[in-house]
Amino acid sequence: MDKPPTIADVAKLAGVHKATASRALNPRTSGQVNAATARRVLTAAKRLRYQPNTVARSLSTNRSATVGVLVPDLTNPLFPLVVRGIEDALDNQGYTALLANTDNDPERAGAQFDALLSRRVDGFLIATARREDPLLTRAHDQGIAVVLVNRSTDVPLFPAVTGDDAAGIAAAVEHLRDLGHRRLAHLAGPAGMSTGSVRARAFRQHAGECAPVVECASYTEEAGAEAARRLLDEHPGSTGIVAGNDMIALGALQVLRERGLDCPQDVSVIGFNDMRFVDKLVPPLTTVHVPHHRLGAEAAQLLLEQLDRPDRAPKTVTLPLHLVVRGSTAPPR
Amino acid sequence: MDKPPTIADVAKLAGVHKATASRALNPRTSGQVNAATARRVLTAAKRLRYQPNTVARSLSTNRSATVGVLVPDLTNPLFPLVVRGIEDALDNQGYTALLANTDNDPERAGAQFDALLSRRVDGFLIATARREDPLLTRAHDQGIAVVLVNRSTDVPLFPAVTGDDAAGIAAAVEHLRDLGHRRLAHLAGPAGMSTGSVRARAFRQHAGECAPVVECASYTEEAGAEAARRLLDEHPGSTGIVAGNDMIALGALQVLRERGLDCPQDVSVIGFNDMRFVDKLVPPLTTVHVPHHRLGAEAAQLLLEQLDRPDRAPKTVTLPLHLVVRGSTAPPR
DNA sequence: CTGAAAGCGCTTACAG
DNA sequence: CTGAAAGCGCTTACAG
Repeated sequence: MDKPPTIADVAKLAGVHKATASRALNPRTSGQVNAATARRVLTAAKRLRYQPNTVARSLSTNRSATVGVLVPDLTNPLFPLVVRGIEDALDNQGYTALLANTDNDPERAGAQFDALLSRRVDGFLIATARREDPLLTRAHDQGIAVVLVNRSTDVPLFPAVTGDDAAGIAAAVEHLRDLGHRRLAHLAGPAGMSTGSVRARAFRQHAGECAPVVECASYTEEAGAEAARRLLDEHPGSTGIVAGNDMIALGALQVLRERGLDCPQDVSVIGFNDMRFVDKLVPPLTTVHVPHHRLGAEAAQLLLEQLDRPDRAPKTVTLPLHLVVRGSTAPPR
Repeated sequence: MDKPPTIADVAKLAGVHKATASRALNPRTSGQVNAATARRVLTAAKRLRYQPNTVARSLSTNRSATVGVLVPDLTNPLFPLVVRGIEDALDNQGYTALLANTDNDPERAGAQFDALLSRRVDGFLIATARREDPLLTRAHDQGIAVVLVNRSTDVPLFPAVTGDDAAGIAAAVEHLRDLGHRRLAHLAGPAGMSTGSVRARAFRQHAGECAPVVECASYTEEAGAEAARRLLDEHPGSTGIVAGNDMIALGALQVLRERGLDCPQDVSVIGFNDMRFVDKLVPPLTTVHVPHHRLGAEAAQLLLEQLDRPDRAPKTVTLPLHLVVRGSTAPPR
């Protein structure tokens, strides 16, 4: 219950000045001190079970070894994987993630951002980017280190790690084509996010400008269902649906059931993300697999490099995606 | 890009000493300063967009407004909800969660615990408790504030917020009984965790000492499947299975399919937790709903109270659970 | 009600 | 190679 030992305690026990103890304890500076002295310090530290006070160190170095992570909602099955990837990459380097949920609310995002800033995070990993995002503009103006995850912005302010959305959609369209589908449609994600617009553009490019695209209000099952209803009302002949993501696909599946349409016999459906449990649905969902853990890990890595030597060129990393064919796609009847 | 303003900047602009500025800025001490002066300070702070440096404050107050959260694995669908509950409750009070995954590895748990301690968290929320847990004993000896979430320990060292596991199992058994089942079995979670042992004990109590109980090595689909195979080999007549949790139930469902047994026609299965998407399985899983978000929120609340006035009586909060009847249970044929 | 001072536990130029 | 000192940005008894 008594206070943890400080570096002064270690120094006293080792019979040196605390500056020396500090140098001996820090791997980066331990070369500056006599090997024998260093050893004495290390032993003393071990004896006392000394744990450096990270808070004091941060104040002194102006580095907190902490990064802020902004996600829309941890409860959305994608993000735990991203966050885990981030944490795993950060852990290695002694960094810690400070998580904040924005719930897709720009105001809340701003408040969380400021709170994190007040905790003196060294940088941010942001998974909530919109194509035009005032928060990001502000961060850029203030010279704050940021790496974008999963979504990017129209003008590339920051480095970003995303999946190759266009290639993913291309693979989806090609798969349906190969099965013999000719009447394809896209249930697009919100156009305000890069994932929504990039995927929609890729769909148009590969399926042709005439293929119907209906935009969903959000990446949710409900919005997906609503859009699917509109689609089926206006284009009842559609036999192959490429959904903007898995949640939207779930909504589509639900609407097909509502209308007595069988998937995949009457209509094939492809999702995007390959989130957990979509392989256990009936039918198991054909979808584009996104390596979310790796997305997070690479982004964290990039941010760490960025912090080491700031580099103004916002390089972008695009991770390859692949289609996972399961039961929700089949030849049209 | 220039440094953020400090309290000294605010004080100078307001024409007061920084001690006064500090008092004016802190709601708890602002009563000590003249209202007019206080207003001047607030305006100055606003003009400069002053954000207090939390790190400096922490060093000075010896409080970091930060709590460590230990979960087995964020990627397990239960925990995002728990964590979200924690964060929502913490946010209100200006606290931040520092998350760490232990992957059920005691060594890793210890390392994460120390790392968090080195960041001077004010306390811990721990969802990784084992019934006898050396880490918790150590934390208790060191007088560290801890609240347990979801799982508790055999000897009550700390306050804990858990679901009413026994009542949940009772409801499950009763439901099967009401449907007419007489040959019940339990696929128990690991006995080393309170959830595993409490649920198993409750099952025995309600289903009778002769009802078979097979323990799973872990709360995973694979372990559940393995246990289900053993159960069906030794007790082929079982018609009602109560699983230790939903993942185990998934494993059981898989084994039933393997053996050409229909659920619920041949065998009824009940899960535990009501994790996301189990309502979309075929058949939709009947399961005991656990309010994970609330579990996290209540635990955070309890920890915050604990930090305010340490109270050595480890009070325990038990949240009511209810059975959600879906498609995986039916009368025996 | 306000100021001056000390202190929280580190790190890091600066001397020697 | 090591020590003495200053400083990071706050807070909080202590005087007045």
